[in-house]
Amino acid sequence: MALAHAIMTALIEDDLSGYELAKDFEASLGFFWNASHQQIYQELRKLAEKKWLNKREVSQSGKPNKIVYGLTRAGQDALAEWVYGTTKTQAAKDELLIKLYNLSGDNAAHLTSEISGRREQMMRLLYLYEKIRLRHYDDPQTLPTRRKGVYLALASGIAQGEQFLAWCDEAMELLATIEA
Amino acid sequence: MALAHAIMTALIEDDLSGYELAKDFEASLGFFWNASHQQIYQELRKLAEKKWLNKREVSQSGKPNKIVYGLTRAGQDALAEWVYGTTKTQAAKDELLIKLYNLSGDNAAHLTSEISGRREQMMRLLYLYEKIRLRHYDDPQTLPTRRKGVYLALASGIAQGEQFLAWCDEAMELLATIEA
DNA sequence: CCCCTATCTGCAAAAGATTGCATAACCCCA
DNA sequence: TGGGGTTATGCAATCTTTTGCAGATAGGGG
Repeated sequence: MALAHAIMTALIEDDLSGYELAKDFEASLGFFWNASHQQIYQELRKLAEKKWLNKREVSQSGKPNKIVYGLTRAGQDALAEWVYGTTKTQAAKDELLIKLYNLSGDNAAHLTSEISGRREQMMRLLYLYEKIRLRHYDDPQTLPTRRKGVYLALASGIAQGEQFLAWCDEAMELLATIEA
Repeated sequence: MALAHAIMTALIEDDLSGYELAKDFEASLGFFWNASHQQIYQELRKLAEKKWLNKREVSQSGKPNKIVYGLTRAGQDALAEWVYGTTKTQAAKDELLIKLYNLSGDNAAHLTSEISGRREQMMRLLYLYEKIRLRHYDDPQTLPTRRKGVYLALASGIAQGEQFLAWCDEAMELLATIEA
């Protein structure tokens, strides 16, 4: 049920359309919970049926009309209740690490380049994170309560990302010693 | 297809039964790729049908008989080929961080205790990791090639875990400043 | 005018994962 | 003899996620 609650979380401050939510998931909440637009639209329909969200169509000029969703009182309650439940431990799933179990002279160069690609990707992500942090979360102590939570999520992403860069460096160094 | 390849990876050095594989997934490979025994048994059947694994029944005394699977030549080839493919970037999914987006005076204490629970869990895991590292991977430079890869996976787990502990501390500190 | 891109919404099939249940052999201990 | 634990394998239903496709509106550029 976490996707449903992630969507509702995204709707706490603003009402959004499915399209806007999908953008948001790419740029913010999605750092911590991926979802494709197909999943989002389907979940929105279910949530509206359950009366946790309300929907209204908004006419736009210059673009197709959109359907904007907002949290209902029932939705707010369900979300607040969900936060109190116990959280499943994160499911560890990383193909790259499994591939490393298969390390050999033959594939060492390939794995090095995969790691290097991931490293670059992470650099770009960290750049984005840092930009957001500097702009909106520079002084966590003074943030309003809810924003402190968002800050902590961001801080988690940043710390994990930086740790990942360091690991990539160690990995590439060790892989460089392997002969084909 | 990653589960299939994770299973085959576990079978590189030893032939194993479904039950033993499930244990392994709890204690080693599973650090980086979770799977339940139901998933494992089903996947084993599929892999045997594809001829990537062979199976043989082994009689045991004192326990029920077991079905032991081993990599075929075709399986080895498929696995080696898979390593060369491009790796999907890890899907980020962490309920806890989404919950933090919902931080409020009401739930701060609850989230603190969730984080504290996770911290403890991670401490236990790190203890296990360290034990393995000290026993089998103490001097990575001198390991045979494949084991170097396994070491890097382990090192990734350790670094991530340690980073997580530090984050938990920062989070709990900031959460402590929030009033109900 | 036509194509490209962006906005916007969705269906449907397949693959993957979780949950709950079921069964059975065998041991130990009371 | 019966209950509890470990080893051992699996089915079935459901839920979640991915993948591929589809179609409509509208602006801008050539």
